[in-house]
Amino acid sequence: MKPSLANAARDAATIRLGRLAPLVDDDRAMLETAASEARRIQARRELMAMGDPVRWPTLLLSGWACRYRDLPNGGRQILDLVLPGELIGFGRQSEPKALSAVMALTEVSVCPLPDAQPGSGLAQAYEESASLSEAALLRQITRLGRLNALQRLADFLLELHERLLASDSAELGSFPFPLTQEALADVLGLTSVHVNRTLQVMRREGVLVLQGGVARLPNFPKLRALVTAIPDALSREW
Amino acid sequence: MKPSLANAARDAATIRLGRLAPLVDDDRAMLETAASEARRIQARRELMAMGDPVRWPTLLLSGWACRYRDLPNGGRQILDLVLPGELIGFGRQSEPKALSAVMALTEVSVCPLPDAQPGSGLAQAYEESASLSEAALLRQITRLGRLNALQRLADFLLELHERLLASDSAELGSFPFPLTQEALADVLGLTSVHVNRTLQVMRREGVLVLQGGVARLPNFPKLRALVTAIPDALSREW
DNA sequence: CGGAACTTTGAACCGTGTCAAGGAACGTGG
DNA sequence: CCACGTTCCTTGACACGGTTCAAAGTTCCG
Repeated sequence: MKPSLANAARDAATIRLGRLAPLVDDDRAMLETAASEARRIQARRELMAMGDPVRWPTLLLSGWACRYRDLPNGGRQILDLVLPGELIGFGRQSEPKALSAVMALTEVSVCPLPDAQPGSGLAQAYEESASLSEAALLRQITRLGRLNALQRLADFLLELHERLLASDSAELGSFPFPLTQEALADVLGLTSVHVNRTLQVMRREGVLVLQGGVARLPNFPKLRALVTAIPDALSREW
Repeated sequence: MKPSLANAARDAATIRLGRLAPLVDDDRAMLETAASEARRIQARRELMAMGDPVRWPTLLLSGWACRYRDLPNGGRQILDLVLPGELIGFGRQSEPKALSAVMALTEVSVCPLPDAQPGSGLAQAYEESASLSEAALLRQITRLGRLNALQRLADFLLELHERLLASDSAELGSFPFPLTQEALADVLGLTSVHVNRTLQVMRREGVLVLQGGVARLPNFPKLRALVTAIPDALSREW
């Protein structure tokens, strides 16, 4: 048995990667070794600055981080979240510069991403992970381009739930939710004021309960329906 | 000398890839061979459907295409364009399903992407290309999340110009512009009506001339200023 | 010459942003 | 354990950017 913290930390990554591709003992051993080099980083600390020469690819063992860009006018756009068991900066090799900055949203624990032998289960899991990561970017584009505030929020909550389930970081219908409304606004391309109002609608509609840093989604069918709903159909259909 | 069409077609790709990484004669020969298998595809034809098992990675020799998603309500979001010399579906290998659909916006000419030996200049050029492609997605997210209509359009025109220059498909300050206002709206997350009005503002401001399917950008500094304009502009690039 | 696709225009409407202020929660030091 | 500052959440009034709907004008092409 390992110390409980390192253990919990390793688990999210091992669980997630192990589901993306079959891992053999050797793969698991590498993850375990890497996890023993874990560093803890405080919330709001930058893990990587935009344009930085890319350090090493990193594995997020626990906590939440985000990729983001600062705007000339002081605003910020969060491009994507990084959740437990997900990869940071694994991409095209010799990538000279980071395409975005990365910041810890909560306290996080990270370790260097273990090198994977080409063809190994681990290597395959990395590829799958990178593919999911691109899928998340595409979903984010669609969300920002074509959904309204309520739809964006609903879609985002559903995505969070799915992604957290992948590492057993969520239970069915509920998960830790450390995001401030301002962070949420920066993800969804809204203002924090409007996020606040939209959250209230969701609570009133009974599709979201937020308390004590935990989100619960008590009505999945309705939440899913919100994403595709024609605005205004809300009252009529439910 | 090759027939002029195939020649022009090969050129955009060879020029672009040759600038992303140094190519040796062998690399160029592979590109030339692949180009000889070019297929022509009409405008509005789908090159790949979302969720399709990924066919082969493809090289766009000439014309414009787009990656897009259809929405349940009938709308559409264009995720990214594919311009001459750019790659389609080159990514994580064994990717089981296409993450987006791809459609020809003009008549296009495509060929199978030649296999590159690991370590070759060609392989390196592909990696660079994939990296630029991700950068474009991140830029698109920022554009949709944090810029208003005028800023989105200005930023998009500047991006187009840069990307087309990479394959000598644009001259300095002017390039072919085959997009309908509806396509533009689907890229920028707006309605075509509002795109129309925004285009008029840009013309009135003297930063854009559209005629005969060609766009001219007569005032770069002003166009760039538009992107960051409005509230107290800090400088810096993002 | 006729039709389809695309662009342009106007008026009304509404989703989201802005500004400003007050309230709740939380951590820290006394 | 309380006082205090900081961060985060909530609310209201109002302004504006962008959408919607509808119709007319234009370009393109067979």
